[in-house]
Amino acid sequence: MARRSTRQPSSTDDLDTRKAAILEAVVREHIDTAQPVGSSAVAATGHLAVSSATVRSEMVTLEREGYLAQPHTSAGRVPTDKGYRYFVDHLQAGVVGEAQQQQIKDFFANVRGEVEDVLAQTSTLLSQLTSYTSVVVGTGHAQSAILSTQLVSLDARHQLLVTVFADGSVTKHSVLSSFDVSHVEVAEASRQLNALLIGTVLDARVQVPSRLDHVATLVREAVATLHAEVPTLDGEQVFIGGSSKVAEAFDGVDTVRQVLAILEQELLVVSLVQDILDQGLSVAIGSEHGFEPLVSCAVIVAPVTIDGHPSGAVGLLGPTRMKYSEAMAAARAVSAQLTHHFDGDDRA
Amino acid sequence: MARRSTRQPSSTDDLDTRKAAILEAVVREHIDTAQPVGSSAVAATGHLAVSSATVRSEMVTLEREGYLAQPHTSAGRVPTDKGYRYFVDHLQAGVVGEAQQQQIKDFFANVRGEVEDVLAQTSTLLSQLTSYTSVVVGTGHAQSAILSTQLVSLDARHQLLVTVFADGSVTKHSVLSSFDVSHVEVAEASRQLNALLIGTVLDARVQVPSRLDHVATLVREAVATLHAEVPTLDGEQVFIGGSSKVAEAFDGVDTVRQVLAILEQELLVVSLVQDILDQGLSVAIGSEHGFEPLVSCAVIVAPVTIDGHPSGAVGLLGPTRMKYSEAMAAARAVSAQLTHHFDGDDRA
DNA sequence: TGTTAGCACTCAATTCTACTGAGTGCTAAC
DNA sequence: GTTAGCACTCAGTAGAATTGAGTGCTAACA
Repeated sequence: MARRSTRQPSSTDDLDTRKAAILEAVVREHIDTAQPVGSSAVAATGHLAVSSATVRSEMVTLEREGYLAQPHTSAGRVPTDKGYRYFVDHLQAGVVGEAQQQQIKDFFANVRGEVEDVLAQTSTLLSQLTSYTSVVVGTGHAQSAILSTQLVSLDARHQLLVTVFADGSVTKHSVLSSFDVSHVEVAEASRQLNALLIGTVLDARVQVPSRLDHVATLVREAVATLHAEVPTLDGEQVFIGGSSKVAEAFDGVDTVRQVLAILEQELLVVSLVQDILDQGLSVAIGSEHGFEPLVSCAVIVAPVTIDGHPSGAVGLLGPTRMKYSEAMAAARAVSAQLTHHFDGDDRA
Repeated sequence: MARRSTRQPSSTDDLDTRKAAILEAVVREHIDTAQPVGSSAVAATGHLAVSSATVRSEMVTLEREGYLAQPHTSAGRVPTDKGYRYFVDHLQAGVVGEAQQQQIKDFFANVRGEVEDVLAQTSTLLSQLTSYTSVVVGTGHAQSAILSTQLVSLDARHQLLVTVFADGSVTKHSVLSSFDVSHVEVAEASRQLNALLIGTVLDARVQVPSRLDHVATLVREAVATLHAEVPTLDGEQVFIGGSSKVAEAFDGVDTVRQVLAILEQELLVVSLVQDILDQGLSVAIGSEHGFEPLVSCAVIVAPVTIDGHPSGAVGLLGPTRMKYSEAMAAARAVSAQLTHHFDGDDRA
């Protein structure tokens, strides 16, 4: 049960049962209706046998303590980020519905294709399951050993370095040489590259030949090109599904535009997801992720592991008033299945 | 100057100079303001020395002939798809502004990385230049000869078939064998695959070995896996840039959602662009592309060729009241530069 | 014959008003 | 501590009046 340690350090983060029940009712109702929730509506839920007046006075407290807010004097209450946080940490508990469970099962039973395809389709699945925009992140191959490299000649000046990693990923890098290279030379360079690189990881130091002949130069250039990838987000893959859901989930064209603009910058999305995971959170609500343009969003993440070590994540992005229970359950179910899928019998 | 031959076959598609001038004024103004344009606004442009009354009577004709429409009785006129079409075919003429020309130049001077990266970045560029959503399509490698294949062993049962094509594209395919395979066998299979496939195109028939030993089986499976790709859109690549612009360009959350949903289905986008190109058009306005959900959109396309043969396209998607001149000019400029880029000195 | 000024007419959009009602905070009684 | 009662607030709505942009028509004009 992750919790923010920063922000509101003074609050004890504990509510008596009744306050909690009222908060829960407000959150539930507001998620449902998108409207401010009044004291009488809470009293009418029947979960607590008190009058609206009592609810009202409790609400004043809840508001003072920062769990609720009032859009204007004569309106009901709306949960704050802190209110949602309490709800998520203490109150909600979701399971995936029968039908959805089945849908997930069917999906993973039938899905085929390369890892990338599976991830992309998973993203679509998750978005369909929840009606929120989904993000699937696959970590790069920086820590994966190189299984094989091959230098292929496109023409006299252009070679293509194709590298296969132990995790099954493949990269290609163009190598432009400043002199004409024969097929024989390319083949020899390819052989040397294999000898040099097989078994190493991307950021390992390797001993490149210092000679000045064509082959050695080619080898040096190839290694340099390959290693140039390391500093950038190496081979991180992002798959975003259901970006059209953004238009449904948020009102206000401006918010929609802003969120979409963020989603376009995939690096941002990756680091956002990574940040949240690093904090040990599974949900970041509103301002919690400290990412200004997304204050009106909540982000749910669930890690995916392969053979025990972290190798990606699935995420969901929705409005702060999203259906946490369902969405979190779906994210967890999918991430578990995904983990299972890649751990399991076939890697294809 | 492409023109639709279907639809409105009765119309002569010719307007006298004054009508044309009025239509032009209406289109220009409406693109600018997004509001219906009145007769006095047209008269006030100064481009024609007549009173608003005269403009009015001409507008009645233009409306009767289908170039203009009136949202309601006491409003100005708005161009119809046909009106825009006339405008595009006869009236607009755009050049790319200094600054933009420079931006394009700078971009292509500095861009580096693999083809995919270039295309993705180009898509972003085009979207930034025009403030519309851009689509960059790269055709597949179906017609490209295979330069090299390599079978790499991930573990005893899993192999990865990596194929390099003459156009510089690389594919990977998982091959799952039903028996354990040794490294030696994989190496031998890899050698045979090379012998078999190098120089062929994807949909070519190749003579696979019919023997039943491990190596032969492996070879058969690998070839089958590779060839299974042909029927689908083989290696078509789509890069969509600036989907957030959708939220700006269209009003009405519903339209935004619909357009975004279309953009998510990349196959649809590819076939849309392809359709328009096949019709010899460079712009499809509203209902012209016959694609119901996009009736409020206009799509601009410009082909990209490599070494003379068509190998992709750049496109822009905006509202029917988009800035055709600028957008078309930008699309043309970028497609030309892209063509040049890939024809030119370096392929990287 | 084509053009234009003038005018009555239409109708969306705006403004204003009054009103409604959901919801509050406070208080006094239980 | 709880609750009924009440005065108060204020967004939202509905209706009426007004505005004004724009039209179509007609009659006069070059």
